[in-house]
Amino acid sequence: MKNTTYIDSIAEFKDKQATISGWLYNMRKGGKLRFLIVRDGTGTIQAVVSKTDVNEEVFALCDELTQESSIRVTGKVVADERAPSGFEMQVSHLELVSKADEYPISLKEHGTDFLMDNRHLWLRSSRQFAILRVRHEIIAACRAFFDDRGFTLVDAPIFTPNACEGTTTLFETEYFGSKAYLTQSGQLYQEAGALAFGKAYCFGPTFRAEKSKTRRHLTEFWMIEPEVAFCDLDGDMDLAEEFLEYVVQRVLKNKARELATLERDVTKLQNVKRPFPRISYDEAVAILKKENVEFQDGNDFGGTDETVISEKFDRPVMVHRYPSAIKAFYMKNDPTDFSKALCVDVLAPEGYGEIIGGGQREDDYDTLKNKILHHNLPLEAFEWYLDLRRYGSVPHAGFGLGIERTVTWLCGLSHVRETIPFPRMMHRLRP
RNA sequence: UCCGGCGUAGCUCAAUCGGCAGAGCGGGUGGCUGUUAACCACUAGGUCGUAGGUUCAAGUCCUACCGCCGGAGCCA
Repeated sequence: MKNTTYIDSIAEFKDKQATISGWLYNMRKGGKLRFLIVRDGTGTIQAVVSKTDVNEEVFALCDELTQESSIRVTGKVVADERAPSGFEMQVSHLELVSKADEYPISLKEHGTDFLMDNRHLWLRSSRQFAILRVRHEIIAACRAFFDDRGFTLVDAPIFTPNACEGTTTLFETEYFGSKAYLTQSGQLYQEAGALAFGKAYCFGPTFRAEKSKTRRHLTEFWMIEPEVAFCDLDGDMDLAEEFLEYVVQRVLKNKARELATLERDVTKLQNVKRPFPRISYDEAVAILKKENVEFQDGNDFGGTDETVISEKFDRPVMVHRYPSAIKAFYMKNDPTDFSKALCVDVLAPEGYGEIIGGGQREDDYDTLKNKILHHNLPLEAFEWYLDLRRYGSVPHAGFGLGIERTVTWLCGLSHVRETIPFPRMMHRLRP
């Protein structure tokens, strides 16, 4: 609309008139003063209405306003040290656009379940606002990183005819009379992308029907998955650490205000610079043994195992060469130790766990075909995938980064559910 | 699926050994010229998750069920 100023650029209007279009976040009353806290989607500002400065209708209108009513306020922008943003508005005119019904979310404490029932409104609160702005920055940084390095976006399908890895539980849906599944990874399709475009990535939602009820799980989450032709495990790890350093440092630079709102200790994030420590699975197991953690050699790491390992380092740690028995069929075996896979997991610091999983893919036709058969997967469903080894196979590698876990880590949150606008969990389909 | 925890006002919670169902916030009314989750006074607001049972008496004890939470497993 015409003549609207956004709060994040209010400094340009110091000692001048401006009009802000937004919503009433909160109001405090004095006898002849009204303090309107107005938010407009770019920030919040205090608008002061003094009975001596405005006509009676405007002052009376203040007392009509309810929390989250939409309004337009006009007045002089003045610097004030008491204001969090450094500026406040001395109101000369106030217009009510739409009066809000009694708003369910007060500024006091609420329970998570109640807030999630009102997620469509909760998004307006300052914490959620800050988290989703960090999410936006992370996604923008991910795309910019790959775009700037010659990667081509080759998005993978969401409907798939079969389970990618044949392990996790998938959501099943009806597809014109036959079964289809919602994808759990764009990984296999991305390999086709890499062999066509050299460097490719996809970014989209993925789905897991596991009945997980933990702070780290969603049934629908977003993943960015690069894949590179003529790349081995070492090159994959080089890419992953350069990528993470870029994303974290960019968020620190561009979203400092949001991180401050979240009271994030950014000193922990400033350490996220190359090189990251690289340890083998066997070395990671040795750490657990030294810390007297009960652990069965050959198993995958649990949540607490990952925390113990990551706490040994001040930045993300890359754990490579897990036993191939506990990894997906498409992982290439280590030629120097056939029991290990050429894979890597990146564990975030501070106990935030696995945020990246990836590795070098099996590029030999016969070996891959045997692995598919050994995993009891339907060969005919993977004929196209085997074609990638039949027609000009090359060493290639890639990884997947979970967006929500990354947001959780960078924001310092205790649960992934606040890192996506409308989370989908086992007991959460609405709103 | 297994293990553990929780269901009381619109919201967040309290209620001692089984003995009159309460507070703060939010709503309403009024007051206050610098408030920062403002404050002060007054006020309305209840199927104590559901169904049984024990008891003179149940929010409280017992049984079943429902709902939710997060830990394991699985993973990003």
